[in-house]
Amino acid sequence: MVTMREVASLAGVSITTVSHVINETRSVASATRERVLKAIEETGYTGDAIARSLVTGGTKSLGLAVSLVSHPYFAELIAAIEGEATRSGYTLVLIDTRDTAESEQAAVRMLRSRRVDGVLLTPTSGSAALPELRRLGVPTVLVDRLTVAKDVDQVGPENVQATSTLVRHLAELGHRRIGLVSGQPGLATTDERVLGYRLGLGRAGLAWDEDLVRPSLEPLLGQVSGVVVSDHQVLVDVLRTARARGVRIGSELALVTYDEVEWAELVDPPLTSMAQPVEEIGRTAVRLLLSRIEDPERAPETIRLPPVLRHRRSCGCH
Amino acid sequence: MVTMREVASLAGVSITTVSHVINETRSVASATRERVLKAIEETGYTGDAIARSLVTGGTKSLGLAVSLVSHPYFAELIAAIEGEATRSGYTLVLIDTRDTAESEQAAVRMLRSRRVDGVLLTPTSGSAALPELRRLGVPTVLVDRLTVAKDVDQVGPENVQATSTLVRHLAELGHRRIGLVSGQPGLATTDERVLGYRLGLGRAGLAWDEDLVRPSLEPLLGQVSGVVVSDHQVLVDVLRTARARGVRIGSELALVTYDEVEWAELVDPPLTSMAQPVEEIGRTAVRLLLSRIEDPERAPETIRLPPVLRHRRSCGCH
DNA sequence: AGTCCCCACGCAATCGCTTGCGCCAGCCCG
DNA sequence: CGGGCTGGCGCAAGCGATTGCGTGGGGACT
Repeated sequence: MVTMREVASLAGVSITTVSHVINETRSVASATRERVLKAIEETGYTGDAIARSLVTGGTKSLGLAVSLVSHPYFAELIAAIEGEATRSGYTLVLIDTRDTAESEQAAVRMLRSRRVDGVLLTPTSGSAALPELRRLGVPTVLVDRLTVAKDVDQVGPENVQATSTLVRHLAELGHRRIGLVSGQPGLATTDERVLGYRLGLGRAGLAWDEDLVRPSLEPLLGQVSGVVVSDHQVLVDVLRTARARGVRIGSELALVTYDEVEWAELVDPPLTSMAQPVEEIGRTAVRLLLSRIEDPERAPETIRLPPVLRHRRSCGCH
Repeated sequence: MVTMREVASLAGVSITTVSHVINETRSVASATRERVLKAIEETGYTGDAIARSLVTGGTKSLGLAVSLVSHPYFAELIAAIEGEATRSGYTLVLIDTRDTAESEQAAVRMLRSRRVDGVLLTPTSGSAALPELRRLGVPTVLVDRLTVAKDVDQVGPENVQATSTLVRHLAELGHRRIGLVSGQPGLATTDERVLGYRLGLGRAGLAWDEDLVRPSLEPLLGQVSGVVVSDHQVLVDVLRTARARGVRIGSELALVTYDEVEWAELVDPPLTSMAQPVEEIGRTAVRLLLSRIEDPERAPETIRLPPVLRHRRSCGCH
């Protein structure tokens, strides 16, 4: 490792000057500056983030604590987050929460000991890590899965109106019995979508029937003429079930779903879906976190980004 | 931040002793140890990885420099890598190479200044980062995309035999004109698959025709009765084209493809595919890297893990 | 010619930890 | 009863940067 000291002696100045040249933190005679820059060039000096962090307190790194377990669109989300972070000069420290409270706890402790400047968190249900982060005053923003709390920064998809829109679309096509295949219980996202489902039913003048909200398609078959699918994971399951039971999507069973998958147009019929603004969620989350790091006193914000409907044919339209 | 000094004074010992208790690096009277542990407990001390790294030189972190651009199975790969790294007490620093030489260069410099103990790299074509890493003596292992170099650790899928197997499967079904829709040019993976394709043709007693290797399905239509698809990305494109052209996969055009996608059974017909051992590749890569970190002099290894054939119906079988 | 300023730069403390040395006290042994 | 050993701990020197304070030298102004 080439240190600052070596650069300094090569340039014939003190490390103080080298430091100031690098950080542009005080004026240096241009002749001197040139010498220093040349020395840096020659030695291939890259600086030592570790040493710098020790004295500055900051690390220019963000912790990304998410649940990696095959969350399909997380790849895209992570890419968006990485892009925005890098653009702002921050590095990402990635850690899997495994969707369990203990792992999450361990993950957060890890990040803390690594002194990340802020944390992007996809909270597990019943997360103990969040309070801890708040107590320690670590800048945090919640991504994707939101909580009802108003005192924390968070960004995720708008769920209520969007789900309502899906339901109403089916209702407008004449469906009277509309089911909801819901996602993982206990998540705020799931609850919100159920809420949106009720709202949509109400707006369409349809009655709510709790038997029509199920975690899988099976019990809904024969009971409904249309279904709203709450997320990618259940979607795969639903399509599999439909195929196994010989139910024809589109004609026999109208289907609208959350999550835009890349194969939406490759199945028959193509899927009408609510595409979440994944990329934007990622970017926004990072921006929100950086602004929080900059001003820890800023009032917390909750940002909900609206999904967009990709209208295809599984809903029965042509 | 609660420092070691605070823990020490609370326990009534020197920081030296606290350090030794934490790292178990010399014996401490059990009564004393208890007091220290209690103090740690009470203060919620987590240690400061930054400070520790500054003196030890190591960071217990690995750099993961990959191309994030919607590489579908990278989510899975990253998850596997993260899991293995965490299990071994290492943290991941994630950075996108964006598949360009400059980004890759910047990424590697970044990782270096962050003093990661090792780097997992998916090299861009024409990567300048690799030589630099070698020159600096940074432990590195190449993942997924391999090079012909023998002097570097690398782990990825076996391509030649696997592709040959795909070709021969089609040949055994009676196809005489078999095309290859190849992936991104310039990648070793692509070359190897082309090679495997030739090998397969040869073994099946078929002639090689360079016109039958194309980056898209379009020019192959009408020319072949069966195709091998080289990766996930082109697969989507191929299926789209087939659909647009009204070509029936399975009956009119036999298709076998690389990459097992989660929707393989949801399209019609279900896809016969070569499933890459993604998880195993990830785990193996981390292990290899850790062993290299431990023993920098060990002879470099190239590990190729065999994909497994998932036989479904797009190949025309039933 | 003397005073004052300001520009360029260096000294040295500091961040929180690890670790080579060394000190002290108690015990065993001759 | 003295010397040597050993177990239990503390001192203090770094690790490689940042940064408040100080110093010297060269105009500009009175």
